[in-house]
Amino acid sequence: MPELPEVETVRRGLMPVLEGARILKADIRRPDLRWPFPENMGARLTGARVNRLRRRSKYILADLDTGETLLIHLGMSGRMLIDQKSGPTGIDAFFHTLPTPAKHDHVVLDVDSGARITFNDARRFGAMDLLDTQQEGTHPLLAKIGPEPLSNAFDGPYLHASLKTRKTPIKSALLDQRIVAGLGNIYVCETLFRAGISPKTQAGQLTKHAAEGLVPIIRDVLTEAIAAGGSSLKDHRQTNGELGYFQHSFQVYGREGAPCTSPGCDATILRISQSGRSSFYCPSCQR
DNA sequence: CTGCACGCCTGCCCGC
DNA sequence: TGCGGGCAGGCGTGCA
Repeated sequence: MPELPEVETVRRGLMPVLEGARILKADIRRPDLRWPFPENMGARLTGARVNRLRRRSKYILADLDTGETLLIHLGMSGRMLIDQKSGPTGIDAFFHTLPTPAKHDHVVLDVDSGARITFNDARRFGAMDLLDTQQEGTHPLLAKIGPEPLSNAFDGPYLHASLKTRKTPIKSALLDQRIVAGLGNIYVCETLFRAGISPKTQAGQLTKHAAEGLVPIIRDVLTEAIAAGGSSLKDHRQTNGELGYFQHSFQVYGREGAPCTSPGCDATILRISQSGRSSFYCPSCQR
């Protein structure tokens, strides 16, 4: 599923039921996702209260009152679904009304706010881990990640300096999580279209003006996508089961063979493969 | 160090 | 209908 806007949408959906709530029961239905779950994960989660729910790059971080932080990554196909109690039903009775877990429901959390949170991930590229909250910076999945694109640390001089020594195509450089956090294939394609930059341009060949100009474009694309609840392709759902709708705003992603949307441009969107990923672009607007 | 191919896993869509 | 191939929002590993 998920790039930064989808993960942020999921975090916002989880906030009302998870932040401040205590985990009553953690049903760990298999021993691993991409990697083995940490030892005794179920026991370490049971009884813990979630003090705060944060996002770093494409990771959701739940700070627990036990001194540990639960790290969640959705991989390609991960979803978080919420079943929420309504009305006067007792909480135990409510949990008993819920259906048994479905295929690919790997972790099920019952929380005292009156909700069941189910992590479902068909492809199992997702991950969960528990880390010492104080040692977050040293976690191997988080240690080398670059600045958050919506933070002040991500600015023109930083991005220009980060790109200027790179010989890889700008498409690959923006996918590199060490340069900027949270971008994935969709939003890099859309960013480069708005910037009028070919995905094949060597990152280090961009002028200072062009490199710095990417910063507000990246911010705009991500901000608009978050406001739209993310992009729903095959199976992305918000936590309430609703679809995001930013996919209707795609100018290039998934539009191979379709006409360029730029006024007066009669070119056709192309798809090429770069580092094993599809890049979509307009060969006329993006140079 | 950099850049890139590969593998992980399941599901879906397309062409035959 | 069935079957094989290609594709998919990510990312760590290992190689040159």
